[in-house]
Amino acid sequence: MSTSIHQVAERAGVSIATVSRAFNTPDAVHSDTRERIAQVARALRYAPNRSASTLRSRRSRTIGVVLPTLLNPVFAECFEGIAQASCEAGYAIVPYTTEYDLERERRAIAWLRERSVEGVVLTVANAANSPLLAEITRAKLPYVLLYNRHQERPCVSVDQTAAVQESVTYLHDLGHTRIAMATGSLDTSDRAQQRYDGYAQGMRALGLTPLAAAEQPFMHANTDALNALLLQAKRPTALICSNDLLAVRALRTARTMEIDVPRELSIVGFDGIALGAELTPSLTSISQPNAEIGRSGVELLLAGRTPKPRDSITLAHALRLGETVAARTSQSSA
Amino acid sequence: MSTSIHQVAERAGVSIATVSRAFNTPDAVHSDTRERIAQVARALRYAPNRSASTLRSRRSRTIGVVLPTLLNPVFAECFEGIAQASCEAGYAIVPYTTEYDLERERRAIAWLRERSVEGVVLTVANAANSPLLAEITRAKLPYVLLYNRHQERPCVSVDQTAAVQESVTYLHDLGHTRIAMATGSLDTSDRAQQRYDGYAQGMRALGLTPLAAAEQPFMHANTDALNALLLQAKRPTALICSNDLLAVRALRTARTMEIDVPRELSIVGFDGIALGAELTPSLTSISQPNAEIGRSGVELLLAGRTPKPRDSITLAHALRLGETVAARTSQSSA
DNA sequence: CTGTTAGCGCGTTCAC
DNA sequence: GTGAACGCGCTAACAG
Repeated sequence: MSTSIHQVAERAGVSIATVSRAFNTPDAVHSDTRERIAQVARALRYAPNRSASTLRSRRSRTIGVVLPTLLNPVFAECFEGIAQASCEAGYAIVPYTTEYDLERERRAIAWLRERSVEGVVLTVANAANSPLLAEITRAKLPYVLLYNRHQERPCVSVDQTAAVQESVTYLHDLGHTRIAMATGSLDTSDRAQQRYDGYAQGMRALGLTPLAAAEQPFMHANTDALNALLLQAKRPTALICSNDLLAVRALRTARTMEIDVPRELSIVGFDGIALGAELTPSLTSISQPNAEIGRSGVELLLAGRTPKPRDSITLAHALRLGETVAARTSQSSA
Repeated sequence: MSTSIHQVAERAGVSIATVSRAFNTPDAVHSDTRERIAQVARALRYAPNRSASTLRSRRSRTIGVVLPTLLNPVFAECFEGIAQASCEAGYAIVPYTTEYDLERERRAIAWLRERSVEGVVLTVANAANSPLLAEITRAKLPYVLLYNRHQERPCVSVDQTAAVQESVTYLHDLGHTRIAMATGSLDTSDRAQQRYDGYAQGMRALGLTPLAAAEQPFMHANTDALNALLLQAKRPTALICSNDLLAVRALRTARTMEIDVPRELSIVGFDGIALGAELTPSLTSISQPNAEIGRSGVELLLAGRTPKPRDSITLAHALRLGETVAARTSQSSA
C-alpha cells in the first residue's frame, strides 16, 4: 500500500533515522545523502505517515478552526487565509462550524481534542461567556480569537468601535443627522455590541442622540425591526448595518418599501465581503482584511510560545466606498 | 497531559484491551463493564488518541476535500454539507482549495496522502484531464466527484445540460428568441462546457441558432465579451450565465450600460446560491442542492465499497424564480 | 554526520 | 467475556 520509511531507507542505503532526519532536520544530514534520499523518496512516492509522526513526537501539526459558518462570505474569506497560512506552515486544519449553536460549540472541544490539535483559531459568539472558550482555556490549549475583541484574550481583529464611529462621522459630513443602526442579536454577539457602541459614541460625539438598534435576531431573520424603523414619519436618512449580509437585506427591504437607495436612504455595511463590490448598487462597507485576519491568527498561533492577550493584533480597517451612500438631499427627508 | 487508555483501564479495573473494545466493539463487552468504563472515561475526560488508533488500525477516519475555492458560495454551501455529513459519521476533514491553479491541484495529492485520508470528495476543473484525478486513481484512493459529471467516474451532480436546456425553453415560452449565454473559460471547465451544451441543444430544439458563448476567462474577469454582446444593435433579450457570480456581474454590466433588468434584459444564473434570493432584483437561477451534493458525496464515499461510476448520483435541480426575468416586451428589442 | 534502540497509544491477535 | 503481548511507522535519545 503506502510506502514506509523503511523502504526508502533500504533503497537509499541508509538507516531509517537518517531518512527521518532528511525530512525533519535537513541540515543535520550530508547534502549528498539528503539528495539521494530525496530522489528515492520521490521515486517511491513516499509520504511520511503523519499519524506515526504525531504519535511519537506529540506534535500533530494540526490546528483547529472553529467558525460560526462558512455561508457568510466573511468567514469563507477568513478561512481561505487560515488555510493558506496553515498549508505554508505544513499544518493541516480541522474545521468545525458552530452554526451559531451553543450546543455545537460545546461539542467542538471533544472533536478538537480527539484530533489532538496543537492550537485553535476561532470566532465565538461572545468572548465574555463562551463555553467553548472556557473549555479551551481550561485545557490550556493555545488559541487565537478572530474578530472577537477582548482585553484578556489574544485576538486578531479590527477596531470595530472606532470603525463604526468613523462611518458615523462620514455620514454626518455628508449631511446626515438621522442615522440609525441595524444589528444582529446584541445579546449574543459581542461584535454586534462593539459595533453598536461605536455607533452610539459616534452619535454622541456629534451631539446627536443614538437610536436603539434595529435588532434582527436570527440568521434568516424577519426584518420587522427594520420595517418599523423605516415606516416612521421621520425615518432615518442613513443606516449602518453591523454586517454586510444585513446590509444586503436592508437594500431589499428598502426596495420593497419603495425607498430609493442612496437617494432617500444611505446604507453602510460592515465586513467588506468581496461580493459587496459586485452588487448593484455596490455596497459601501467598512471593510476588514478577512483573509489577513485568518492568516495573522494562524501565524500568531504558530509563532512559538502560547499567544497572550498582549500579543493581540489590531489590523487596519477601511471604509470601502460604494454606491449605497449619497449626500443628504431635500428628498432624503421625505 | 492527555489521559490515555491505560489510566481508564486502571481506574475501571480492567485491561486496556477491554477499554478499547468498549469503544470500538461495544457488543463484545459485558454491559456492566461497559457502563463502568464509560463512567470512568467521562470522569477522566478520556478521548482516544486518533493518531495511535489510525496507526494501528490503518483507518484514519479522515477524508480529503478538494474544492476550487470557498469564496464562491456554491462551494461554501457544499462544504457545509460535507462537513456535516463527515462529522455525523465521525470522520474528520482535510480541506484543500486549489484556487483553480493546476500546480496547487498537483500538490494536493501529497498533502492528502500524508494525512492518509481514506477517501476524497473533490471538484476539479475538468474531469477528463485532471492531473489530481489521475493521481488519485493511480493511488487507488476512493473518491467521489462533486459537480463534475463524467461517464467513467463516480459523481454527484445535477444534470446540468438538461437544466440549462429547460431554462432556454422557459425563456422561449416567455417570448424570448435572442437568448445568449455567458460562461467562464470553456477550455478549462467541463461544467461550463456541459452547461453551454445544454444551451446549444435547447436553442436548436427550438429551431434557433445558438450564439457563441461570451467567455470571461478569469475569476475576476473583465467583462469585455459580455460588453461586446450587449453593445450589438440587435442584442439579446435574455442571458443565461453559467454561474451565479457571473450573473451578479452581468447584472452590474447591464446597469452600467443602462440596460434595465428584467425589462430589457432577462438574466438567469446557475447554482442557486442562497445570497441570490436576497439580492435586488432577486436572481432567477437554476438551483442545485449544494449542501446535499456535499452530503451525498460523503455518504457515497463512506458507504462501504469504493464508489464506482455506476454509483453516480444525479440530484434534482430546479429553476428558482426571481426578479431578473420577465416576459419579452416590445421594449426588449431596443 | 550516521546507526541503534526504545517506545509513543492504541487495536488486534491469541490464549484463557 | 477478558487479559497479555506484539507492533503499526515514526522520532528522540544516545553512541559512535
